[in-house]
Amino acid sequence: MQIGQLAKRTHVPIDTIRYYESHGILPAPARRNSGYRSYGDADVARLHFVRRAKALGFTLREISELLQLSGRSDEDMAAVRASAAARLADVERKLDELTRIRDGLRQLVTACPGHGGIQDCPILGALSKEDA
Amino acid sequence: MQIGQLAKRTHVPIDTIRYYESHGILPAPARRNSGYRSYGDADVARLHFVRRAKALGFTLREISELLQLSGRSDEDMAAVRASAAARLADVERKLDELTRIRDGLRQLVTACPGHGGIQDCPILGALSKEDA
DNA sequence: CTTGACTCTGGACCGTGGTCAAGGGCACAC
DNA sequence: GTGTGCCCTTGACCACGGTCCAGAGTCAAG
Repeated sequence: MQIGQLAKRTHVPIDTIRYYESHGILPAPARRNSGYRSYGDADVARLHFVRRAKALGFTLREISELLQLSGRSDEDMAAVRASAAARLADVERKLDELTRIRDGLRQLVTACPGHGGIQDCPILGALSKEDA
Repeated sequence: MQIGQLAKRTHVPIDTIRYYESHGILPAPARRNSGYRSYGDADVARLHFVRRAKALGFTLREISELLQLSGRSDEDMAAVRASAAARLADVERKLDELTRIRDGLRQLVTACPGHGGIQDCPILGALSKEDA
C-alpha cells in the first residue's frame, strides 16, 4: 500500500502521515525501489491508534510513548495503565477548572440585563475588579 | 508609571505588556520625552481585565473586542452579554466533550489489570480497534 | 563621571500540530 | 513519448500566546 491508500483508509492526510513519521510517532516504513513508502495493515492499525488516542486527549508525545511500549513485548502493562491514569487525572483536573469557569460565566450572564448603557454593565464591572 | 511598575502591579511580564500593545489588546500609552511608555491606573484596570478574562477562557481576540466595546459608552451592553453567552456555550460544549473523554479513559483504566504481558493489555487493544 | 538599573526597537525563537508549495521523480495509459 | 496522477524532499508558513536577545538609549545615585 502506498501513502495515498493509507491516507484514504485512515482518513489521515498524507502530509500528516509524513509529519508523524518525521516526528517519531510512526516508524519509517519500507521503501520501494522508486523511493515510495510502502505500508501494511499494521500501519493502518497504528494510525487508528493515533486517531483514537488523540480523541482521548493524548498528546502526540504521549501517543508516541504508548506506541513504543506496545512494540516491546517484554514490557509490563503497568506503564500503559499508568499513562492512561495520568491522562485521566489530567482530564479530571481540566473538568474541575472548566466547571469553575462555567459557573463564573453563568453568574456574569445571569447578572447582566442585556440592555442599557455600557457603563452599567455588570460583566465589564466584574472583569475589571482588582482582586483575582 | 513606567512599564516595570505596571508589570509588578499586575503580575504581567513586561514583554507580555508590549506584546499586548502590539497586538491591539492594550492601547498605545503616552510616551515621555525619552520614549518610555507612561501608564496610569486605567492601564492597571485593563490588565486586570485581561487577566480575569483569560482565566475565564476568553481568547485575546475576544478580550480585545470586549475592551473595544467597553470604551464606547454609546454602545448597548447587549453585545457584551452576547459575547459572554457565546463563551458560556463554548465552555459547555467543551465540558461535554471532556466528560465523554473522561468516561472513555475511566473505562480503559478500569478494564486494565495493571500487570502482565503487554500483548494482553486492554488499553492498547481498545485503542487499536478499527471503528472510531 | 561612572555604574547599574531600567527602557527602547526589531526580530528571532519556543511548542503544538499541522499545512502548503516548489521542483523534481515514478508509473501507467494512450 | 507524452499526459496524468501519484509520490519524493526540503523548507516555509499558519495560529496561539508569548519569551528572549542584541544593541542602543535613559536616568538616578554615589
